Amino acid sequence: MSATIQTRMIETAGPIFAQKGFAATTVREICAAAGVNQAAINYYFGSKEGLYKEVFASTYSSFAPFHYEVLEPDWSRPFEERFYELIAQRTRDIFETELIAWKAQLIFRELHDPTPSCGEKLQEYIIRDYNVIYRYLDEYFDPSTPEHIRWKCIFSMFGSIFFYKKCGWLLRKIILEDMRQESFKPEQIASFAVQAFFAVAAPYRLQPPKE
Amino acid sequence: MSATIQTRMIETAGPIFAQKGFAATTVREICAAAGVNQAAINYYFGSKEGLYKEVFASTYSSFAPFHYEVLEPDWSRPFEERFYELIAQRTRDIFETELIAWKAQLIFRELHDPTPSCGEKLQEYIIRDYNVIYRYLDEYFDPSTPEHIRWKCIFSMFGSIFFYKKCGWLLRKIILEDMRQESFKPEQIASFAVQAFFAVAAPYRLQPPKE
DNA sequence: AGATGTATGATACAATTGTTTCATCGTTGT
DNA sequence: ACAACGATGAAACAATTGTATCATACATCT
Repeated sequence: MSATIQTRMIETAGPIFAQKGFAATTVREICAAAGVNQAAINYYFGSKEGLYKEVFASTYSSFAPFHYEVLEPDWSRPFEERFYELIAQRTRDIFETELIAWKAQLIFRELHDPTPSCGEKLQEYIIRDYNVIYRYLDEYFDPSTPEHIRWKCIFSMFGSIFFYKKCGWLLRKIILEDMRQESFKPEQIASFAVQAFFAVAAPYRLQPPKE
Repeated sequence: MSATIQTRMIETAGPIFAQKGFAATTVREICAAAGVNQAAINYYFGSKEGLYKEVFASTYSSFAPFHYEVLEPDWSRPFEERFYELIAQRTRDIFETELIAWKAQLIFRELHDPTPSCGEKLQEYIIRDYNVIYRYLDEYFDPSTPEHIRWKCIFSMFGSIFFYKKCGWLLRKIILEDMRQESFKPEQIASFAVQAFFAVAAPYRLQPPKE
């Protein structure tokens, strides 16, 4: 078993909250799964909501949100290449193995249906992250590019990627297993989305490459 | 008030279910809003789930899902133009005034988090609709176009449109009111999405226009 | 070793849920 | 006019929920 009861409870509750949502998850379920007494949830976290807050905070911070701050531009490689790698990594995170896939699921849940307790915190993070990528794209866009164009390019790209995550079951119904395995890997989804991004963003490019 | 109690209950429950989801909505709330007795819900619909099923069925059928079947190709106008109108209309439906916006919300809820009672029905509808638009695009795509490319083009377009719907609050936080009013009208969102669609689909076009 | 304070377990509690009951009202058919 | 049946209302029911209680086990420190 894990170290402390707290961490064990958080780790156990995470995937459950992610799968069923806050309201549909019962404290008994979590405690049973974690192998602890019901009282523990109130003893350690005050309430169900307190536990959820901790779960969410822990999830978000460990999910490696957009850390574009640390991404020092590497001028030796074309922007397109670097940008793709960035998005591909992000897409991989979202679709990655069961180990962390539930984290994306939990965050998406808050993104689509904000909870009063975590809504503001998520807003803060998400908005910050989007602004980071917005600034990151200053390297690409011509300064005269209207703001709404930049945002539309960004939303278009992420929207299409998120669609695969949230509507995974739909994909599974429409696209046969073989094709999914072969053509819908995270890298390919990211590649297509980035391709679409550059297709619409091209007219606003800062300057043509000097090759 | 409306005609029968049944219809009144369905009409009242619709927006509530859409806003809060099935689990978070209580029968008392619905009955109070509809001005009927609690017993009515079980008397007329058997159970809360029974009511929800009716609500969903009524919502979906009245939401005018993709009726591409009736769309006879109008060869006198370019495909791009007709396709844009199609998507623009669909986008308008999704974002339209409060009158029917909740319908999209309810359907999106099922799309992202299928309910056992309506999941299969929704699947059936959605898959049918997606296949209709897939076939509709036969007019555009070269026959050699790989299937997964076609699907990616479709998903990319709808994904980005859906993003605006599901993450409306995010948009409201990031984009200032003025810009939203001016540059994020449904038609503009649709236009951008369609533009992105054609940008990535162009290499697979059946044949260049003969102008 | 013994006392003190924290951690844990079993259970109880109050509130809320969906559902049911049953009496009463109103309409309809004869 | 009256019987019969469906519709409605108020209250109760059983189940489930999150939370609180309280006794006890355990560890730590003098």
